[in-house]
Amino acid sequence: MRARLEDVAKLANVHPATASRALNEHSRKLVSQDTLHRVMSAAEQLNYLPNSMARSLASARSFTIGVIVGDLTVPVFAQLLRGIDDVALAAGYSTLIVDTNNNRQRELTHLRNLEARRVDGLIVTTSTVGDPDGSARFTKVAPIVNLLRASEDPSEPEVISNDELGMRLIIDHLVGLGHSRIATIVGPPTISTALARVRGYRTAMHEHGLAVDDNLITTIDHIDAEHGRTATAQLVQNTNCTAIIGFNDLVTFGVLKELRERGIDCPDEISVVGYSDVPTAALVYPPLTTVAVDHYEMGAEAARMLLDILGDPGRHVARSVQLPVELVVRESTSAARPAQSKRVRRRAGD
Amino acid sequence: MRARLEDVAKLANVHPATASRALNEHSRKLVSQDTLHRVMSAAEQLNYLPNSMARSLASARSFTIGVIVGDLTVPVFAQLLRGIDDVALAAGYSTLIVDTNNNRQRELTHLRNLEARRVDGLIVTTSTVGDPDGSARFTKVAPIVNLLRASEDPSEPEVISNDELGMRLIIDHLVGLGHSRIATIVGPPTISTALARVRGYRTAMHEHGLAVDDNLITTIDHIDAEHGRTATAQLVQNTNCTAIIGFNDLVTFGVLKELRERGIDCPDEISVVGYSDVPTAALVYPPLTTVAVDHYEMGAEAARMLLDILGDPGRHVARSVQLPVELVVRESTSAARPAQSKRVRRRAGD
DNA sequence: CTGTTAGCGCCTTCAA
DNA sequence: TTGAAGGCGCTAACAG
Repeated sequence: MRARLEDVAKLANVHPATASRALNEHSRKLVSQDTLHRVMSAAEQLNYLPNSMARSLASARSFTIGVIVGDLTVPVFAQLLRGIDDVALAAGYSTLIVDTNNNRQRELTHLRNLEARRVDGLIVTTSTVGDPDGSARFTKVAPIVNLLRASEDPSEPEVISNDELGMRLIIDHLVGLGHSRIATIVGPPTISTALARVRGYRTAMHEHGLAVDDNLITTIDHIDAEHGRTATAQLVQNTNCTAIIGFNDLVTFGVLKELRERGIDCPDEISVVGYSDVPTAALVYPPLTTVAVDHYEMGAEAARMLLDILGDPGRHVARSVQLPVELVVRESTSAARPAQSKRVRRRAGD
Repeated sequence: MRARLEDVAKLANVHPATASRALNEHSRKLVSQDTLHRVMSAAEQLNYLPNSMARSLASARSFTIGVIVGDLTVPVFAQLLRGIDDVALAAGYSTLIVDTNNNRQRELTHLRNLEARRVDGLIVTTSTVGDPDGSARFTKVAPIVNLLRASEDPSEPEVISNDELGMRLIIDHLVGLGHSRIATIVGPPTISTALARVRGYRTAMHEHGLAVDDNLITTIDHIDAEHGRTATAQLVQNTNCTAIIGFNDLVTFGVLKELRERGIDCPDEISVVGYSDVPTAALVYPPLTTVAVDHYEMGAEAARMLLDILGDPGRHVARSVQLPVELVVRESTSAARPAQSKRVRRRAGD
């Protein structure tokens, strides 16, 4: 819209400064009912839309929060972003989404951009454990909230899901079905989530009095279906596991594929569990038993936390929110069978 | 960074205006080698990062392009965005991604935001055929390029893929396998892609001398797996089709699921074809025969087109780019069988 | 080639 | 409660 603050002021017969006060939530109370009304209707009449650059330049705040995402292709990020966006928008903030494609160079470039744009805060989903500069490169730009991945620095706020609980739920479920040789495929130790999962796995196994054979824990360094396949091949060859837990649903699709190509029936011979509950998890065959995480809520929570911090820069109190998770049992898990019945395939309906 | 242009200028012993000229690509040639060098090293020394708001305010350009996406959950958008981002970034532009969640109210809210932020241009992926105000609500904000969905207004630039070719490739493939009763599930007619697909379907069928029974064309109004399932149920009950073409891979996952639940083997009894070639298409069972579209390139092309327009606002010549597609044959399609062998299931390896 | 002079549109003291 | 004045940091004419 072409109309400027000055035009609105003129039409309302007030000084631009007054119009500004009337137009802005936080200063509205400094203005009389009458002029407030006049200014508002003038603004509406002229279809006035403030120039956010001028606003930002004058007020030294961009009303923008940057969101750093490692790979937008992963469906959970869309949910996260939705949650962030909803609360940010309601508070008058916009989100600047940055997909680093898990590439450090791209991240740096984008970060410079975010800095040039003077983002007020950052929500980061890509911090990695043991990173040379920690998350210093982010915190230099703006206050940050870690999302989905815990940071090493306990003073940094974070929103994560309860990975240990997730693992416990899975293992309770599998043990309940009679499994004891339970394998798990985990992401690289640079991801805090991977660490927490292993921790949860070990704890839960112990609680059930089950030995933890380290061969049952396979680490992959790229979180994709292909690595899920090779890890599965390894597990099938080197162990006699009766259940495999994938690091996330995508990895687990690779597990299912590898098992099928090897003629190993899921769940009759090997039960399989995913993680995340992406939309396609229910569509593949067999429908995946998996852990559901409320990513929308996680995003919303992260945004709330960041806005809190921005609203009161004084108390950077460490805040750590851990959302619960739940197990969604579908058809990729079933009772463990004695070893000798391996390779005896059965089909539903036969 | 705290340093301002003035600081750089002072350190380099030049006037701020000169520093500005040296710092900006397009005006760099107006400056002597010597001062250029001095300014650059001063900038580096101070770790100078221009304040993009001040820049935008003064130059009346935001160096931002807005990207409107209907549903970020759909994997193809991530690719599209990657392409857009790569060329935009290289040209000094940032992208402001907006996920409308296919909700008109959200779209309007976001659009207002983009307008307040004075985006220089818009890439729109959500235009719908027969929309009350066409794409006027977008064009009022900034120059636009339509991506993925053709606009009704031929004067608007667009980047689409060759849907008719895609359908032809599919049908050639299926006919080559002996199919003649080929069904297709298409999206609502508000989507230009749906229209083009039906057109391609009819044309290709005719070219093969095949009758087009309208029952074979099923329209769904939401593009998701659930609607793919119900459409499949209908097709299976009301027609004796031997092949089903889904509107996209997600819909097609629904097709596969429905067939399986009905005990109909794919591909032995019914061949199935998807569209888009999302990463999971190769992971489901059976691996999906589908049409691959280079979404990254589409995004890149749309961005180039928009930048062209922004660079030379004079010639808003209509540009329409149609990218080719290719068929990826996997295992969800096989030779058609005579009707009487229906329900005789077979398993690989038996 | 470089300095000067004006703003871009808004917010924010400070007085009144 | 409102007006006046100044400036956020930068670019864009226009001189020289």
